[in-house]
Amino acid sequence: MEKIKVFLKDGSSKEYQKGITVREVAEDISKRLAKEAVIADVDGRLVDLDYRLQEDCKLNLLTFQDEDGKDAFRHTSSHIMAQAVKRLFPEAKLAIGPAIQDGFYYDFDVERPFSTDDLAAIEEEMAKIVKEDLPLVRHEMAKDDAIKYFADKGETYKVELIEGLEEDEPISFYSQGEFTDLCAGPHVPSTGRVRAFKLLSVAGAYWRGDEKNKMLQRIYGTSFEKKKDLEEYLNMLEEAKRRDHRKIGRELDLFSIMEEGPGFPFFHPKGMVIRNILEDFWRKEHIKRGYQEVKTPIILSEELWHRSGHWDHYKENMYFTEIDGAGYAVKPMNCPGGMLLYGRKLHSYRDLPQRVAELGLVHRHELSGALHGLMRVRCFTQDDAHIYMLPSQIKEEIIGVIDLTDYLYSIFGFEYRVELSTKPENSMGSDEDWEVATNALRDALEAKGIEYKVNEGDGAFYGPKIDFHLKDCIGRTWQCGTIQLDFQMPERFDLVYIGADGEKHRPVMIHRTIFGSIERFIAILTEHYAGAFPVWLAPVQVKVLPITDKHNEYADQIRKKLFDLGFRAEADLRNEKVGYKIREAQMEKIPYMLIVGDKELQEGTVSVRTRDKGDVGTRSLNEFIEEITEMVNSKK
RNA sequence: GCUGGUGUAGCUCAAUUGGCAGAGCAGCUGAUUUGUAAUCAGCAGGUUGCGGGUUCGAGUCCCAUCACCAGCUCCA
Repeated sequence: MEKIKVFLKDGSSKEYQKGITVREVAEDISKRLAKEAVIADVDGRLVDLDYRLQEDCKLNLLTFQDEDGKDAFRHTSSHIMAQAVKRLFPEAKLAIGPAIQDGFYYDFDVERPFSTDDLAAIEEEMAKIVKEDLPLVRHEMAKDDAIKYFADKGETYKVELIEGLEEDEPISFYSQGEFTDLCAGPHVPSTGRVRAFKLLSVAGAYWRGDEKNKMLQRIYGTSFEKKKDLEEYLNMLEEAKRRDHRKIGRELDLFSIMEEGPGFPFFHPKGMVIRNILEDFWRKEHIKRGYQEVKTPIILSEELWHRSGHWDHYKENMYFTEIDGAGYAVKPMNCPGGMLLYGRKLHSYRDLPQRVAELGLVHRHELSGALHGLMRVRCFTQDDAHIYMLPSQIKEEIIGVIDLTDYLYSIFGFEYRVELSTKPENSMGSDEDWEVATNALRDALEAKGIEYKVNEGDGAFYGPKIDFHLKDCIGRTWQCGTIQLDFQMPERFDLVYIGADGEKHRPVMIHRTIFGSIERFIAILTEHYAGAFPVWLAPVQVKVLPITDKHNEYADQIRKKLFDLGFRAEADLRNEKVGYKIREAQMEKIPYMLIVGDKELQEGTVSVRTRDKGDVGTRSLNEFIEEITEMVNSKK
């Protein structure tokens, strides 16, 4: 019998008979590993445990702890769900059912949408399938046979999928009991492995993600190896709901969105405190880095938007109005106004780069179903900037923006993900310009050693972009910062600078934001801190709580002293027990409570309580002022 | 915009087969003078999102519409 050599993860190797299955190797190595393994990685290819090894190879057994193992586990879970659906609703047509971050889904075409009761019934049927412990068996078919197989079953979506596959490859299927699905695999060995699962929601989703196609019913679910992990995950989702900025925004009285203005947020006094602090901080950091600030009008003539290309590429998202019989548009972006400003006079190459910042209020008509608290609104303030520069300055300027972005995010302790988006279908400009611009962005990212994902065809209509995505409380990510390189606007607006040769030249420009929108950034901050904003951002920093009304005067003196020093301090002079006042201040997530009674009045001290640590003892007012000043300055 | 779901007091939620719209918290008034997460009592608070319809009678059933929620699509 022929032998093959199998190299394992730890570097060791062992000889086996040719044709041995992965499972048999696993059993030979360790009983426990054989039990825990779900799939394996053979020379970089993911395979089932039934896979037969035919030659020398590197073998890595994967468990639920590995990302790929988890995906296979969730993928098998989606097959189990599909099988359950087919048992209960034989007329349902199958679309696709992949593993996703934290779970899986499967799309079905059904006459009647699934109800919550249906989900419960499907879950029950899934439990039966798990109990039946059906082995998942892989087999292959020629393309024509595969099409016939699914056509006979009336699975039109599967037929469409197979028709799109490569001709030469045999097509793989997985069967479990009576259920067979088109699938590249791999899968866990049997349905009995999926012991802990839960169906979470049902929603519409377009076939192949295209809104022109039919809307299918998508069921989302998640699954784990252990019941305990599932419970933990469900608890995490509950906790996430408690952090929702829409809930906290109402509880802490930060902002509201009313029926009279869907997507148009109102900022309350406390929300404005946070907003103004962010803007002040932003302004200071920009001035340090050589930016100038401008403000351009919100309404500008329709003609301008024709010139900028927005009319052709962005009209559906714009609001229009009329003044003295002439057409005007409400700006959806700040750039055209910025272009006009640059173009109003001649610039020397000596003046470049020119960094012009604007906190610009823009309005965009977003689809009603896309609105989401402060995260997705119809009017928002972009912390925009336009940088006009020589072609030779591109890389350095982009790096400057990346550094500033990284610095600002680091203040809040955010982690972020970076994406590079390339030329979309509906775009302006030549392929050559796009290539130069895209390479410039890529070079800057690589010079900084930043990991990024490429989003083909996702750029703005005037240029490619680098996007910075921040996470919200339940792991959804939101685009905030963006750096967009643009050769088109300078062309369209005939922007020039006078070079050393005395001739006119075309500058290159960058559009960029860091917060993205102040509104969205505040939403993410709110969820990030769960409403317990750090002292420098907290709408109220200190609340003075007198024990009885005998101490009101002293309490108010302290409040005034703090207020005069620039702190946001309040005194709760109501006729209530101190426990009641503490409870309220605590729920408002005020970082410091100063409790004053007879003792403090006599000694001229304050008793300090923090929202995180509770009672931290008595000290002089000056000591407290030093402490809070330190906290504000450190921005922690 | 699409699919599904949900709209009752400022907030969180009740209201049986269609049969007098209710509670807690918050608010107001009074009492209480209080030491680290809720003192007690009283008062007030509503054309049940808006508009039609069915019915003797609609929070409840039907139609339409608006908003919100989840997802899709889109995006800062």
